[in-house]
Amino acid sequence: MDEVSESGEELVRELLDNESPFFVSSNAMMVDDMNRESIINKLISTVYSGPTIGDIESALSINGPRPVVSMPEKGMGKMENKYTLKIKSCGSAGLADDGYKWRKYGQKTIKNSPNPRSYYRCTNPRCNAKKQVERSIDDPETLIVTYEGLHLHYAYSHILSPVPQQFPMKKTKIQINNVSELGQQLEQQQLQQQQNTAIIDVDHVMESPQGLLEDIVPLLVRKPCFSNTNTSSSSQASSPSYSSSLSWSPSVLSSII
DNA sequence: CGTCTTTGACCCGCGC
DNA sequence: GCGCGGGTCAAAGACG
Repeated sequence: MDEVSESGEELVRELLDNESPFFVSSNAMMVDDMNRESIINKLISTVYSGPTIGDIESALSINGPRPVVSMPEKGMGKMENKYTLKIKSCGSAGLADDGYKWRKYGQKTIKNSPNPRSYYRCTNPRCNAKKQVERSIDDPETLIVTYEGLHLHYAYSHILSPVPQQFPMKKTKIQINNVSELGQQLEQQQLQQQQNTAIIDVDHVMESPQGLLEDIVPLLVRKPCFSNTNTSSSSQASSPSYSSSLSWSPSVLSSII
């Protein structure tokens, strides 16, 4: 408990840090103090308690592929949550990345498996999010992704800024670095979905849920296998254009939330 | 030329 | 104590 509240304060500091060079845009603080405080409080409890399995499953079940979510061991050092996703990918097609950068820092061959496991870390030095990606042994179409840590990128851009414009990072080149990694980009997106489900609650509290939800939902529901013959996708897909293909009914949304 | 991936080395925990 | 497996580091290479 203490641990949590402590890291909670840490998170608050991160969130309130006007000088954050990476993620806080100038208008990020437009909510008044009261609101901000309650939002952040909500954020903290939501994020730290994590989405429930039900949340995740219901969110993902809307999707075509049927990811299986298994719950996590909690509390490994700084890691607050750890989730494992199994994602049925559709061939090699997939989305480009979501605009958040991950740096690959290792790859290992796994015993009894022809498939290596890749290790990624969030590029923001203040963010301790990590993920592992590996292809299932028996079903090569299934990706097993383990995501751990709190992804501050996401918290920043979706909680504090009412405008979903950003991916403000340092450079503009936040696109996929490697198209051959589509599968991974794909599941990475799925991972984010979990964060989404955790965070959506908070978005709900915001008065301008529109942009936020529009930003989030496409990630949530879009099928990873939506046609992607031209994989040049990088930049266009990195930020799912909000104007396109949002056939989301509020009922769908509420079922997610 | 800067950035990101690759890849073998290294480290550390765990079971025998 | 030792070997094995998994996780991380870091030098070197690839790529824009």
